Amino acid sequence: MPTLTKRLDPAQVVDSALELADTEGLDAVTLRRLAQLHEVTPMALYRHFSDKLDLLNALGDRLLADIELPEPSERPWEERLRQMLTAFVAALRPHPRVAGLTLTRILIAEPGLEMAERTMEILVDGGFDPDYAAEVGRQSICSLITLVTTEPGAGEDPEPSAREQALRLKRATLSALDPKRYPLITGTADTLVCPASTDDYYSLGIDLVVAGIRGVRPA
Amino acid sequence: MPTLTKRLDPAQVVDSALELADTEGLDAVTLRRLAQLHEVTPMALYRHFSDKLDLLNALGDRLLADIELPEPSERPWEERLRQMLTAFVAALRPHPRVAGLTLTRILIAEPGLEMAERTMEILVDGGFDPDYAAEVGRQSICSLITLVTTEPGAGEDPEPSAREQALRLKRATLSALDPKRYPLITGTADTLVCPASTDDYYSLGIDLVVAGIRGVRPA
DNA sequence: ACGCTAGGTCTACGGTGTAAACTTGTCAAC
DNA sequence: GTTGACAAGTTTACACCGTAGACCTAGCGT
Repeated sequence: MPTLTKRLDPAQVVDSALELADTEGLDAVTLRRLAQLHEVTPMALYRHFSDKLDLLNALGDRLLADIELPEPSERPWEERLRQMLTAFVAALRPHPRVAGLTLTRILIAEPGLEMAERTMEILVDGGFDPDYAAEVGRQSICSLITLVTTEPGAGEDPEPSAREQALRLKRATLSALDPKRYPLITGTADTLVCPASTDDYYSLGIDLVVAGIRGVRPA
Repeated sequence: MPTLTKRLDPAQVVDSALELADTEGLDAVTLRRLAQLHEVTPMALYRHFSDKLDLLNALGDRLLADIELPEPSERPWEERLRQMLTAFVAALRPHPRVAGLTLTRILIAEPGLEMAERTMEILVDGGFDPDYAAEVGRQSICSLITLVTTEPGAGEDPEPSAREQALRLKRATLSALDPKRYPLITGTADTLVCPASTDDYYSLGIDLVVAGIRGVRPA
């Protein structure tokens, strides 16, 4: 039986905030807008979130909760590392416009802590001493978040027609540069504006990070 | 002789915006605030910038203009690459809170284009084909921007006392975790919260990127 | 039965970006 | 010289934002 006519569930609020941000961008996530979606006064949100920042943090935590950690295995450390990083990226990929919110939450939200610990564990297995593993891990994670944040189409989605139009314009601007001065840029304008395949984009990004880690590994 | 009592120089506006952002954060950069600094009405800014976004873009361009490209040399490609990336990071380092604004401007502002072209040139010298160089270069640059953006003290500066206090709190939160569950995190809490040396932080970041590039280099 | 309180509401305030209409020095051309 | 024209600053106004503070009021624990 319904106890109260209006009953706000914070988790649902975060869910609609996520949906809103995914479709209209983070700027569209507004207390008033959110309240309206739940047929409630803006101030009602303050019963569940102390701040707008608090709500945004909850949004970041929400993303981290989607991480599906790979189960432990006996494979070589590099392979496990790649699995871990891939799992992380997979959780963020569906939400490029909010992925940045996880930056400050990894060492706070439980799923982030879990991932951080397991990642460092792998690095230590690989021969890094713990403090070095901490720094390397930190930077690698940041790089991967940026990878998602700066994904080709992260700017706008509306309908694909507008997106396509924007890309066309960018491509044109780049191609219009002086080929004498910028031969490589004009020559690769298409690739620069938008990589051929999103999957390739991500796998290259992960390759770069993994290769970097391997490269700075102590002898 | 002064031609007009009020004469706004866009470059000076951008300069004060930069100063403001450096000391008080990007949120403090407000049209009204900026106008006030130049003893002018907020709307006056619209004679020189079409948008706030336009002004922010100008700020990003301003940062890129600080890049001091290394002069061409015959050294091995890896060394030249490191020089180039180091020069880029050096330009952004003094302004961690605005460094992110360069993300969208590199392929637009002239100094950014120059750097991009030269970087790709180095990569091609190193054996990358141009399109691969484009993707690798793009992601490396993004990683380095993030490196600056997420620099340990990027959050707040006011006086170092407040900053130190915030760090202490973070450290405490991390150390308070269950050491059974998060042995590595609790063990390296100090490092995670703030790397020992800022210079080491940056040189590790650059090392990671360079090593990554070397690692994905085609045979 | 009764007070407490969690979880809503209402009103109001200061701050933000910016659209539209206006004023006013400055200079080029007649 | 006088006269437009125009670039650059002003004024006013608007819609929207986050949020402080005072106010209900339904429902539960004692």
